This record gives sequence, C-alpha cells and structure tokens, in this order.
Amino acid sequence: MARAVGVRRRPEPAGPDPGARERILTAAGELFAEHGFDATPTSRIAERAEVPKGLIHYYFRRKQDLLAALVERLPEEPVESERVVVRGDVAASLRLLVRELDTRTEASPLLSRLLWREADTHVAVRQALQRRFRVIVEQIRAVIEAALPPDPPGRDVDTAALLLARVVNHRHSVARHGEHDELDREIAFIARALQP
Amino acid sequence: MARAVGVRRRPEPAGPDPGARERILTAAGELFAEHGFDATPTSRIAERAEVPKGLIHYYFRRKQDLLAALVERLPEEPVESERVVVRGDVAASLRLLVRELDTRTEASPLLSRLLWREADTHVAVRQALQRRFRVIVEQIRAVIEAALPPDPPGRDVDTAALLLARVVNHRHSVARHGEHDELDREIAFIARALQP
Amino acid sequence: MARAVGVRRRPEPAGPDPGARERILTAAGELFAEHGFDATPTSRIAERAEVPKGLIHYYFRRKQDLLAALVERLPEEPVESERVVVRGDVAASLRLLVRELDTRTEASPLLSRLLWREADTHVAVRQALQRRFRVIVEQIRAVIEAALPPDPPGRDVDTAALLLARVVNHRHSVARHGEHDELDREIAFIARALQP
Amino acid sequence: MARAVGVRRRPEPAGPDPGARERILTAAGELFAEHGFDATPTSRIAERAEVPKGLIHYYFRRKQDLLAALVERLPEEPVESERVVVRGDVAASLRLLVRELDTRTEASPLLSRLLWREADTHVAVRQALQRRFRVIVEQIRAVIEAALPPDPPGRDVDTAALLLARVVNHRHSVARHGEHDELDREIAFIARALQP
DNA sequence: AATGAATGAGACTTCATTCAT
DNA sequence: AATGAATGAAGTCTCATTCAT
Repeated sequence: MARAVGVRRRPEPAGPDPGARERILTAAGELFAEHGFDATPTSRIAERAEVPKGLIHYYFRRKQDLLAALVERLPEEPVESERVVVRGDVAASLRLLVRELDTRTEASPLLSRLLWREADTHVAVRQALQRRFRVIVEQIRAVIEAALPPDPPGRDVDTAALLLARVVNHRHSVARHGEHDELDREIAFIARALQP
Repeated sequence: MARAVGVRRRPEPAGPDPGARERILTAAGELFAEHGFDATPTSRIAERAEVPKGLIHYYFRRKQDLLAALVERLPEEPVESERVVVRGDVAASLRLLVRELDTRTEASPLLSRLLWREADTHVAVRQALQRRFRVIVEQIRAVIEAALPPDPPGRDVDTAALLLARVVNHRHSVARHGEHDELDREIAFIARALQP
Repeated sequence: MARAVGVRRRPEPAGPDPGARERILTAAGELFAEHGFDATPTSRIAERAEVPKGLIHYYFRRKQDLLAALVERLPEEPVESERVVVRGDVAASLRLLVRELDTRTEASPLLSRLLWREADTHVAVRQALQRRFRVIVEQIRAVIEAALPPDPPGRDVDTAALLLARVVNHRHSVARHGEHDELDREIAFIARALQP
Repeated sequence: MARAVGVRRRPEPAGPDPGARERILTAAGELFAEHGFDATPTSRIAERAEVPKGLIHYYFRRKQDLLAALVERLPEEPVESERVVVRGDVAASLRLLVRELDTRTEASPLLSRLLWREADTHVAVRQALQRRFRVIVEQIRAVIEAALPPDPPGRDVDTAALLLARVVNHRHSVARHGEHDELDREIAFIARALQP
C-alpha cells in the first residue's frame, strides 16, 4: 500500500489501449475545429484524448498527418438517390437530399469549416474537399432528374445542381449554419425555375 | 520582464520612412494570403516590406492588429446601382454587378480568401465580413428590382438576391475563382426564373 | 502562435540528466542573488547550469516558478531550542541561537536578501518569508524563557523576542552580514534588560 | 479652423513645461515603488507624468539616472534633536524622534522600500542609504544622551542607538509599516534598559 | 530645447519532434 | 509497443535608447 519514498518507479505501461487512436482523432478534430490547426498544440490533444503525448507521434508521425486522417474519416459514399426522391416534386426531393447532406456534415459542423479553412494550405485536404464537392453536384443533378416530371423540356439542370451545391457548400464552409427557412426558400426558388 | 543591465549599442534610427506602414500591410496581406496568418512570422513580413522587425510592432502593437488593419482596407462603399443596371435585362445587369464586385475583391483575391479563413477565430474579421455580405445581398436586390420590367408580378426577389450573393461569396471565400462561364450560367438561370 | 510549416531538423535529446533540475535551481539562486530576478535571463541560468535552455521551461513552466521553487528549498523546520539553551545565561543562549539561524541563512546569504528583495512583488515569496519571520520570533521567545532564571519577574519577553528577531532579520534582508561584534553587543544589551 | 487633410503637421512644441522634470520623478518614484524598477517601462512613466517619452531621456540620459535622482530627493538633513528631546524621559523622546523619522519616510513609504530593494544592484543607491542609516544611528544616540538624566552611569548608549536604528530601518525596508504598538513597546523596552 | 519616429537586441515562452528505455 | 524526458528552433513582443528635426 505504501510507496517507498525516493524510489523512481517506471509508470507501468498500463497495457494496450484500443480506441486510443480513435480518441486522439476525435480530440484533434474538436480542438482543431474550435481553435484552428496551428493554434492547437499536440499536448492539448493528448490531454483531451487522455493519452500520453508520445502516443500521438507514435500513431501520426507529424501533426499534419492528423489532418489527413481527419479527412479520411469524412463519409464519402454518396447518398442513395432513391431514398430521397419524391417523384414529381423537385423541391421536396431536394429538401430531403439537403437534410441528408447536412446530417453527415452536422456530425461535426465545425470540422467541416475547419477543413475548408485549412484547404488553402494543405493540398491533401483541398483535393479531398473538391472531390466531395463534385460528388455533391452530381448527386443533386441525379436527384433533380429523377424527381422531374417524365417529359423533359430543355431545362438547365446542370446549372441548377451547381447552384444548389454552392449554396449547400457555402453553408458548410463559411456561412453560419442553422437558418433552414432561407435554405428552403432557395430550394423552392430553384425548383420553381425548373418546372414552369 | 526586464532588460539585462548594461549599455545598449547602436539603435541608429534612419529617420522617417513614409510608406513604411503601407509596405508592411501589403507584405502582410500577401504573406498571410499565401501561407496563412499563423504560419507567417512577423520577421518574414519585415523582410518583404524591407523594414526592421521592430517597426512592425511600432505600428501594430500585436500581430492581430495587422489583420484588423487589413480588414479596414477592404473597400466598403457599395457599387452605385445605376452604373450597372440595364433596364429590362436582369441577367445583363447582374453580370455587370458581379463583374464589379469581383473587381474589388480581385484586387486581392487571396486576401479575401484569407479573411474568410480567419473569420472563425478572429471576431473583428468575422463581423466585418458578415457586414459586407449583407451589403452585397442588398445591392443585388436593388439591382434586380431596378432592372426588372415595370409590371412586377409576385416574384421572390429576396431569395434570388440571397442565392446570387451566396454564389458570389462562395467563389470569393472557398471556391477557386476564374470560371466565368459557370457564373454566367448561374446568373442566367436566376434571371430566367425571375421573368417567365 | 504557430510554427512555420516545414520539417524540423535535429532535436536529438541526450537522455535523462539526473541532477539537472537541481543544477538549474542552484544556478538560478546564485544569479538571481547576484544580479536580481529581472536582470537574470533564463538563458544565462541555462549556461551556468549547463543545460539547454528548453530544459528550464520543461521543469519550470515560467521563470517565476523558479523563485517559488527557491523558496520551497529554504529550511523551514525550527531550531530545537534545547540544543542552544544555556540555562541561566540568556545572552549565551541567544548568541547560540542566532549563530544557528545565521548558519541556515548563510548557506546562501545572498539568496535570503534576494527573496526579501522580491517579496514586494511576488506574493508567494512574501508569504513564505513572513511565515518564517514569525517562526523566528517564536523561537527566540522560547529560548529566552528556557534560559531565564527560575523566578520570573514581569519582564517583557515578547518585546525582547520581537526586537531580536528584527535585528536578525535586518541583517538577513538589507544590512550587510558579518559584523558579529555589533550583533553580540545587541544581544547582550537585550539580555541585560531582561535580568536586572 | 479646418485642417487640411493629409498635411502632416509638426505637433507644435507647446512651449516650455516647467515642473516636467519634477513630474517625471514623481511618476517614476510611484511606479518603481509599485511595480519595481525593471518592471516599469519608461513609456509608462511618460504616460503618468504626461510628458512625451523623449523628454525623459532628455533629462535623464539613462533609466538608471532616474533612480539616482530619486535618491537625491530623499530628505537628508537630520532632525534637530532639540525639537524632540523630552529631558529625563528617554522613551518619550525616542517616540517623538521615531515619529519624525517616519514622517519623512512615510512621505513615500513605498519609495523607501523600493530603494532598499534596488540597493543590492545599484551602488549609488546603496551608498546613499547606508549613509542615511548612519545618520539615523547618530541621531538616535544624540537624542538618548540629551534625554538621559544628568548623572550618566556606564550604559551602552551606542548599542541602544544601533538597536533602535535597526528596528526603524527594518520597518522602512522590508517589514510592513503601521503597527505602532509594537514599535512603542520596543522603544519602551530599550528605554527601560537604559535607566534602571 | 523638445519630441516622435525608429531600431535592434534580446527576453520569455511554446512546441513539434526525437530518443532511450 | 509505448512513453516521458529532453531539445532547439523559432515566434511574439517589449523596451531602452538614439536621431533627425
């Protein structure tokens, strides 16, 4: 029970700690999002993840690798169009799709903003985000076409998709989230333009 | 906290250097834009501005103040609507307006992106940018209304303005500039929706 | 706020250096005492302690903590009265006690003066020193009472103790040490006053 | 009335400012006393004295010279013994003398402490203070002798004087002022010892 | 005589990263 | 496999001091 005074004890390895890697990434994501990448010392990440500082560099040789790993974690697989399409009602379909996209991002809205913030200086991040942007444009286009009434006149679906993608992305990157009214009005506007 | 006791050697100031403040701001803007705020040491700013390091802190007590000063420099006065309105042609009017807005930002496209990047962590920057965003929305709305044919049915001008403002802002903040085709197509799309 | 982007070269730590902490404290004590707290850069401490500058901040987050640690090191346990009491001879007893107190302080006379110097601006230091002063008053009182002839008339032992404590403290804080004649004369004076 | 925009105006010398030197010294004394010599930038002194920073270095080439000048200002001329002597009552006499000495120092008790604090590192200060200490010892001795009953047995007046001087000085240098009871008891103790 | 602009030395501190264990 | 100790590079900022005017 007592501990000999003066004897330096090795801190006893404490055994394997599964989930440590995961905790590190979570902590890093939160802190980066909150204070920025540069302003977050690895030591603070270690604290929040409750791991020794050394372990971070054991899993991620450099701090930058944390960012890369964070990007990997972003859900990449597209929303299955069928799940959100309301045949004949473009506005409703898009609303559903956007809710779905939001949900994925909302998992960590700050993280999304963070990544866009770092995109300019970190190539890997930028590329991943641009890829994701293109996927979203494509998805919107698909949903619009699936929801549109069968006889397709010459509407500019491509532009509508890009437009909405920008709106969505704008919210996820720099604008403040939350105002769903505005978003819905924008969707309605675009939908109306597609079916006269 | 203190200075070592002893006699200082050669401060040797070289007399007033007008334009130094300006050079510092320019250098700071460029470097911040290129590498980010945190990753730019004041020493490098001094180098590029060709001033002694101390002068930077003489003009701007802390590094943050450089950011603030950079924001001040953004042109705030709105575009005079009359200059860009083409009566009866909403699309043309908006194209002109957007070109004008671009020009102002393009003065330092990187700077604009930088500021949006830092908005999350620097309150003053964020507020200034949000204010600017609102001004732009308002301007777009004004132009649309001035360009619209005289008999006004119940179109959603507000939403159209917000939509376009988002597109513009998206380009200035996170998207890559330059693809004017897409932008023009988006403008056309919105304009068409406004006059059936 | 940040670190320039780029790869660091050669940290190359050299393994545990036991005694480093101690060497740092010793060096700090000496230098502070010699030139003052503010006028001693941590870099000079590092030099004298023969440790890299970083190590100082590894052990003591801020420079102030060095002062605090220095105070901790002061011997706190009181002199055992019995060791110095010469029954019936107050002057002799006090001389012995003062010699003992001196010895403890003389271990680092400059350090003592330093601490009193910094007491005004560093609360922790001030409190520690005030505590020590009170202990000394108490000790002196105890010794006087133990040494006093058995039939105790109404002498003002308290005041005598305070008086001597002040003399001792005066020597340790601002006066120059060393002149034992004067001290002995003062002790004799006080002792005489106590036994007419 | 209007001022041409953009024209740089010399700030107009504002005419001679007698008392500026005095104000600088006062401000310096206060600030040094409050925060310490090293921790007080000349800029802050300038602020409080309401003079341009340059003026300080115009009057006092180096910061140290401010300390020296502060020492000069200390009242040096001794208290006239006759004013405080109560013939036949040593205690009363000493009480009066000490009150008088206090008054002089109390003019700026913090300043007194400051000077003792800096005495170790600034030779000029140290010498001035030591000189003053000797003057005080001498004064006390004179007062004792003047107050003592005419038939002088072999009392140790010198030691009594030194003792009291130490008490006084201890209060002025490191101890907290204010407790006059203790001081009076100490004076009484010493006085009693002088006249059995 | 007075002053604001300017300067450079250097102080403290933070931190990513490495190595021995 | 894991970790605490250790390092050194660099960053921000302060400030006494000087000079031109």
